[in-house]
Amino acid sequence: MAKKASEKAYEILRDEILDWTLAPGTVLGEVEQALRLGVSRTPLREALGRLTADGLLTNDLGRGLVVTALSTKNVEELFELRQALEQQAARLAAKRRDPELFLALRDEFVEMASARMLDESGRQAYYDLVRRFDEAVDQSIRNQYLLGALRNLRIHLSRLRRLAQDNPFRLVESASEHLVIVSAIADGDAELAAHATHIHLYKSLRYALSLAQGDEGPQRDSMQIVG
Amino acid sequence: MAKKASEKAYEILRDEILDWTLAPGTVLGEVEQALRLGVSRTPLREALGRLTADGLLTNDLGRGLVVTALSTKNVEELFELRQALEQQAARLAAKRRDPELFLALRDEFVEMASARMLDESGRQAYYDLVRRFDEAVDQSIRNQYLLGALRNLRIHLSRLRRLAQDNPFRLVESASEHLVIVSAIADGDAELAAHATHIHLYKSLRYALSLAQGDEGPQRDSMQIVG
DNA sequence: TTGAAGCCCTGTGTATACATAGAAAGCTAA
DNA sequence: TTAGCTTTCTATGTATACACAGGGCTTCAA
Repeated sequence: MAKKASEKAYEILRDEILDWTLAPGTVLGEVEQALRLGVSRTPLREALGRLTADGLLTNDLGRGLVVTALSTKNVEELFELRQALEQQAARLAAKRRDPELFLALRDEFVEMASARMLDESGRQAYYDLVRRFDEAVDQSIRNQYLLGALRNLRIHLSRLRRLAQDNPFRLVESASEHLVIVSAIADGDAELAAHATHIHLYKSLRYALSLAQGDEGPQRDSMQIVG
Repeated sequence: MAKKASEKAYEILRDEILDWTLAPGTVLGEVEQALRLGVSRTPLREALGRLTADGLLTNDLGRGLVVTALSTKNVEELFELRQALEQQAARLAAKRRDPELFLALRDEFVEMASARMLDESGRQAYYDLVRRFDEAVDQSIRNQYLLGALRNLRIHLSRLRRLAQDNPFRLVESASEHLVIVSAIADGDAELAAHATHIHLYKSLRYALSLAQGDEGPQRDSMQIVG
């Protein structure tokens, strides 16, 4: 048994919201969810409180706690915050980085940017590399407040993964964009790192929105994109 | 009686942390605080959870929940986040503002920048003006995520007010810095607004740190500045 | 048939009792 | 005297019972 029931409830509910098992608009009653997750109302309420603070739930007065929506407008707002946070993170990382660490990552991105990435394992390797790059940036910035804001941002961003659709061409493009960022950080060029981040986010957003626009398939409604 | 005991407990504890009644390092036990505030442990725990999410408390494993510290290093980190968020806010406000609103505010800052501001009522009027300016920016940015991040940031910033010391010369200087920002927003010049914000924050931080450094008075220890 | 009023019912908010783990203190033995 | 073990105590974590409010449904009257 895991140590804390509230932690367990939080993780289950968070994951279910992030992978769209609990779709936007779903109302979460306390007794109902406590029963379903096999915990009592007290730790469940703590979990719901944390999810509300995260912005994954909202207290729709009269209806109770509902899973927040993710319209295209929300995605654009999210990217406006992301731009502010990640550009600053890139700047600080460039100033405070361990050069060795980012030179090693650069070499890996060089390979990725030239690789075909058409098969599943190639994609997995790329996602893993991006994850390690993010961790390297997190460690390098040495700023607890910025780090906290980034973590909260990423919770929301991970809800967009459902849109990603693993387009190999976009991934190669993304790899070459990351290559500029990681090189700039390795070189300690803060402004270059910030601007490269700006470009990467601009292209990522354009791509995500083009998917949302073009998506006229059966999942369209369940995605709640196209606001 | 106020509707919710948890809300009451949250507000009391938050205010006490922000005005340093509860100094950094103070350990908050559940039964102890519940007794003191006249609520039961259940709503108190909810309040403590929110304060922890805000970053005002930290779960120092073994010691319980303690009020977080605010060293000079923390202040510098806070301003690195502030720079990212407020520059972006200034940019977005410049793009989406209602020109009338910011032109009116500009006129008020013009007066403030030339006023002497030596008496208490003058200072109060200035703080009120800055507050209304912040509200105008909040309304103009039209971004719930950035707004949420700004609100969380301001919770921490308000802990620094104890340092402010109401220096009239600094306030006049601050007014003229704000004047550039508000003019840029009124003109719809996003980059100018961002850069003017950058400068304002740079000078504010320098000033705050100079106070912390130079403060050799009796309050020095209780401030926990000079990390 | 429709509107209004009252009652019930469901859900949240709060208090409290119980479980349990970790720390501190005391006791015993070397 | 000190090290190690046990015991106790205090704190948090959890469950549950009770209070109360808001909404919906039913019922009665016009």
